[in-house]
Amino acid sequence: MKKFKRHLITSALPYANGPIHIGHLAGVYVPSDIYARFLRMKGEDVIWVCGSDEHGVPITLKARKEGITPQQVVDRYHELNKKAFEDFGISFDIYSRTSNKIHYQTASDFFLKLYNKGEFLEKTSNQYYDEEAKCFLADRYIMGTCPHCGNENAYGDQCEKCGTSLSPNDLINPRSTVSGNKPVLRETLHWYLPLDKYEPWLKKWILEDHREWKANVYGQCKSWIDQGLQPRAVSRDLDWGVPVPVKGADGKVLYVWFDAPIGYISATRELTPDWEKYWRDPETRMIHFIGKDNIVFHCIIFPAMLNAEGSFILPDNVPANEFLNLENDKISTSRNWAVWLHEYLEEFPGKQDVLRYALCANAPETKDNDFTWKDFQARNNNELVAILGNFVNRTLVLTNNYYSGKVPGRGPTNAYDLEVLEAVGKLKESVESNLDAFRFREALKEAMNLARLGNKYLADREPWKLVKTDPATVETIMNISLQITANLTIICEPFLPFSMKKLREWIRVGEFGWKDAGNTDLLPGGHLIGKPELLFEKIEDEKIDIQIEKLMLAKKANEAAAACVVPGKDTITFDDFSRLDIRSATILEAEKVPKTTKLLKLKIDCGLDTRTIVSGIAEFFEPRDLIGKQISIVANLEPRKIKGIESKGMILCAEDRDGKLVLVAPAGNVSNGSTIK
RNA sequence: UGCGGGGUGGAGCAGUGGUAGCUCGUUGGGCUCAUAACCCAAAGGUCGGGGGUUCGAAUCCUCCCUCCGCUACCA
Repeated sequence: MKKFKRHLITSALPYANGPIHIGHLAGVYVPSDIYARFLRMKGEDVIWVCGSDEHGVPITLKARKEGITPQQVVDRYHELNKKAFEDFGISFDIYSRTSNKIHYQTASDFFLKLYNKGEFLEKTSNQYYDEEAKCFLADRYIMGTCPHCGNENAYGDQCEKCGTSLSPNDLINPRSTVSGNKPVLRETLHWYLPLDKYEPWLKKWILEDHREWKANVYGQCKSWIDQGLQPRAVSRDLDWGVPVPVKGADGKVLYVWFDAPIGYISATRELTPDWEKYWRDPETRMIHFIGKDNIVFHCIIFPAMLNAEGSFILPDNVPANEFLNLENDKISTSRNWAVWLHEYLEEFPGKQDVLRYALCANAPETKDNDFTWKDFQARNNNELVAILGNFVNRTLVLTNNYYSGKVPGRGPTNAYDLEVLEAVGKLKESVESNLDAFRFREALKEAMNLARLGNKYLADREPWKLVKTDPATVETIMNISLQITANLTIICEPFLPFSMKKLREWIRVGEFGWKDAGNTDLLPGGHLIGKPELLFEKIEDEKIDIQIEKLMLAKKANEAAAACVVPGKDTITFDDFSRLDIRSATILEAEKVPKTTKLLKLKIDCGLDTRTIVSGIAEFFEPRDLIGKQISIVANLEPRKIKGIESKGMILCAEDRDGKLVLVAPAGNVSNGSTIK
């Protein structure tokens, strides 16, 4: 591995429209904190930057909804999250924010430099505009009827009912989700970063020069590059963000994904006048810690920006984690399905390390993992308390009992003693190489193995028996146990900083450096240690049950919200109604459309003729069960090709609250083609 | 739909061609310094499913099933 002079660590900027939860922590902030602490202990020159990402449409919408300004929204979450990180021991060198003046300056300059170099394409396009809200609408904020399946609640980028991806112009009867009004098309000018231009360079830089990146990261990059990169717009029509700093760009701001990663640079500038050393010197090793949803921005788009700008270094590695689930369900801010950091800190005071431990031990490094409160409890009670806390406690209690807290000298050692002493050094090496490779889970396990080693050593040597017969040997045993304890304060420090600080106080030592780990003479004979307290306490069932109960309440609240009947639609005239040609019909044939999950091809007799209708109901009905069934259809819907099959009309179904479909049929038998009115 | 990453004993995870491993849990035993903590041992897996390559496959190829991401909020 190349030896670097200094390190620049960045962690994904959390979006400032909600609080921090355990998913953020396990994916990004706990691993990066461990890594930063580890490097600092090694005496490396390292800075670690982060901050709130405060721009983008969702924040403006949240502000609108609550009747406050976007700035008030971001102020609220910036302060909340900054404090929560601090209290949790996340040791950023700076936690900045993208609404800072220095960020506006940095992002503007960055854009201008690319602009002046002629790196951007300028293009006009037609986009939907909400005249009432006076804003252009991002794809996701336009809803309308899906041209494929008739779902009236399809989004501008995708219909969730039939799964087809759409563009806003495909939607029938588009409406703005901001105001509910019909948006109009308006011409607008934007700047595009021509990613296709950087494709050959990216190909070499990632696919050849960074084969060591994690499989999930490398795989996703390869897939993007292989598919061919497209120019991406870097600006948006919005009044919240960094204004595009060129003439004629009124009402336009930099798109969040363009401005957010520049936030790493702004934060560094804010932190130190020496910032250029960290961003421009190839002797600096830059590492981006992110979650898997951010891979393409950090591995493709941001590097392309940096490369186009020309004066900055590129990331050496981007260790992205997968996602953490909570009690078998996706973590979701909007559904309140999360363990919020600020709440945890209040409800489990002084237990930062327990959560740090549980999240690191179960970090989603190679695949999505699940956090459960029972697992959290078990990790605390069976590992932190039983293995680490217990070893420390028995060592310190025995030392106090036998020697009134005075560290005994190490007398003669046997082969087993030497083996144990040697194992300490090996475990240190192992923790170190795992941390170097971003394998935090394995590193933590090895660190805990040091405590396991200690427990086994005590059990094998049984000083409580020997103390009556062979006090000299007991001195050696206790000396070695104390050296292991001192080593724990180093090796566990990156993972459990709060507890190791306590432990150092109890054994009355200062902070060691990482290089001291493996040294088995950290505590000289005669050194006086203090009285121990409990390093970790058992967590009883009641505390866990309260948390589980809290989640169940959130789930119930969600179900209650989902159970609300969808809002009624606008009044229509009788004329509008009578334009619909709804008829009874009978299904003659039914078969699945190959290579689809939801589509059935139906041949039906509707009285007028025998026709084919393709319908997205395959998940709810077996084709053979449908044959012979009488149903209701809209017969005069304009025909449309779906999967190459012409579909003439639409099957009427009632959709239940949970999305289940039920056929709408005449209650008694009628002849096919009977009109329904 | 496509692409990427997953699917391994009760739970959580390692393991990319050569006798299936770790942590926790379970069962039995030992110990009693220690927060009923610690130590030892055992039970428990046809490695998502089918087909193929190979002397040999969890590992390579192929088809399929399934979860997650790319795709609002969001790590």
